Amino acid sequence: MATIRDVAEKAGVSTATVSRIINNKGQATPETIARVHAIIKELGYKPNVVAQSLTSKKSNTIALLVPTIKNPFFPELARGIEDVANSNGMNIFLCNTDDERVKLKNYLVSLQERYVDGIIINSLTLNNEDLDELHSNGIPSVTLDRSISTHNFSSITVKHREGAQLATKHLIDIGCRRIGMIRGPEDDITAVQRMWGYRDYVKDFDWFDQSWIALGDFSVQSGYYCMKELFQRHPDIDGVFASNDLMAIGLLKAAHEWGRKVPDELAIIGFDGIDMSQYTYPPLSTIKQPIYEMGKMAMEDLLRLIKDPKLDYNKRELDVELMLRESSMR
Amino acid sequence: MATIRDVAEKAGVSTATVSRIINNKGQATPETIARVHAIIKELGYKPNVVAQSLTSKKSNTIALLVPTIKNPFFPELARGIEDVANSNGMNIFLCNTDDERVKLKNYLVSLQERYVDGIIINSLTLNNEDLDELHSNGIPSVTLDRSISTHNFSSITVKHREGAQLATKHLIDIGCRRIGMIRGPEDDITAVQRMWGYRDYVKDFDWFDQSWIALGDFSVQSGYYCMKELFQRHPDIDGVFASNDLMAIGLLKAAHEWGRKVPDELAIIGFDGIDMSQYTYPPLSTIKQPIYEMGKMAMEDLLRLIKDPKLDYNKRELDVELMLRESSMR
DNA sequence: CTGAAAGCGCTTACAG
DNA sequence: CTGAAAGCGCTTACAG
Repeated sequence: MATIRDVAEKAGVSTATVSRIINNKGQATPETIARVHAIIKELGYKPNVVAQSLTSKKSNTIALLVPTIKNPFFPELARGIEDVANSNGMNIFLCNTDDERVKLKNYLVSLQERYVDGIIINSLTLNNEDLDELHSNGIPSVTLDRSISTHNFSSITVKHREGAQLATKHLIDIGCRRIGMIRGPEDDITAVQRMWGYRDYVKDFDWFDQSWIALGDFSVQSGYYCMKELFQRHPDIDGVFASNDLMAIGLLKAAHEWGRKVPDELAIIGFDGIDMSQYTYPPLSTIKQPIYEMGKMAMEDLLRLIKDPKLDYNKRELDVELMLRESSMR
Repeated sequence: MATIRDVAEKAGVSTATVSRIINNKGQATPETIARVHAIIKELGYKPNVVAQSLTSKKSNTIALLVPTIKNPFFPELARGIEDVANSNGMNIFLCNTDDERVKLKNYLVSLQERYVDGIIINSLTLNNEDLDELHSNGIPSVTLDRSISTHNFSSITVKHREGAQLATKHLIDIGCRRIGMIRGPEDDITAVQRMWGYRDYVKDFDWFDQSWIALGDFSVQSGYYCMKELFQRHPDIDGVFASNDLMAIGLLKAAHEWGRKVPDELAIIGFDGIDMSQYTYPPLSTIKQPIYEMGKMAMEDLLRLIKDPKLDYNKRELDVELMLRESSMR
């Protein structure tokens, strides 16, 4: 591998000059610029990124921290981020935290050690101190779905509560009289908001109480078990709002096993709008988030922060959309 | 951040000594070792990994190149790799190539620049020259599902052809008389092998010809369209082998729309055994690959190669398993 | 406009 | 057993 010295010697200039030309900082004679570029091409020289990192404390790399890539929501999101990152010549570290505090911290440390230029994080266990630390170390961050928190950093989220309202209202509108919900983890802010959205619309019914809410963990499997639980508790249930699509898929399986016709005897609606939701049987109504776009925006915001660290933070809250399919059509 | 110099000064030794103690190379008095360790703890010193990379040409990081994380097969595989990597203190670069030659090459270059210690690759577009190049640059690699190729590098694959035979034979056994197949991309070796496995069992039937094979690309969507194609070409089709689960899911949707009862009028079997396959309606029979285990093995093999580069290469071919569920029960 | 020199934070022969 | 010194491949004040 050719080094900057090789280029410098062959071009008859100092390494400083080559460095300046590569990073076009400072000025240089058109002739030397041309000559250096020619040599660079001739030698196939590429700057050593590790050495660059060591001096510049930059790495041309950003990190994306997600709780799991097993929920297709995150791969879809990652694609949005990746596309923007790649077209800006940036690399991505994709990190799985399983929403475990220990793993998150480990990543945060090891990413800073590697001089990542910025971080996009979706994690329950992230707290304000973590963000402060990143900030004071000069590492810009964008959080996803953490906007509720009080921090002063850029974030993107969607209208979870409004989405849940939309879903619940829809079930009521099509004639459901006993509507259950499968919620997500208790410490998950998005799960909480979605639950409130549901409650907003059912709390005044006299049949309603806590027992209509089953506690899932956003996995397919938990959707399945939660639905069985609801069937047992409430044989008369005729509509369910699953707070993500994955759980709705598990729920569908339970409904089939229980012999409930969807949507006639049981109307179902999910949340997220992952690709898979259109391939279930019956196809799943859902609250569609602009997943890919969220990824793009997050990366764009991050790039802006990287370019100009003094930029003020920016909190975005995106709209969701009711996507009607057969699982709730009647 | 404390540096090695801070530690050295405070301990009254040279940085060389500290370095040796950290990496326990060479020898040192028990006393100095203890003292240095104490100071390290006191200062919360952690070696700068970038600086370490620059000198050692190592990074404690391996890379996993996959065609897409949108097929759940790869996230499941990644988890196996991740678990082994993490418990050995290694980081992972997860890279999406979309099976585009250009992206693959870019990654390969940029990963070498970052001194990754090893690479696990699943990619159609990877060729022997790429592997030779890695090898001559001293970067160990393990390929997944490329074993057919003639290279002399470690690889892991499963018995694709045998699996396809198992699937096809099963459909025949349960009484299917007109069996179609949805195959994967033409340049994909696994897709080709799975097709041969199917042909092995149907080629002698007088009804069989090429028109019973539809060409998909392993995506849900392509499964859907391919099935429609098969329905049009062969209204009498009564069994289908989809060469991956994702396509089988798309296929199921087409079957439902076409009003064919699964499994009674149309028996279906997929390939892979991804998590989702048990949540379809009806649950999907499939040829189960040991996905997570493949990931673990790949990482273990890679670790061995990293530790001892002179180790001989090792080609593994794992067994698959017929997983019977309702989509083919009759 | 350009170069000499110091520095980023480590590691590793070489000497003693 | 330990240290001085050179080196990994860059970047960046500082001087001219």
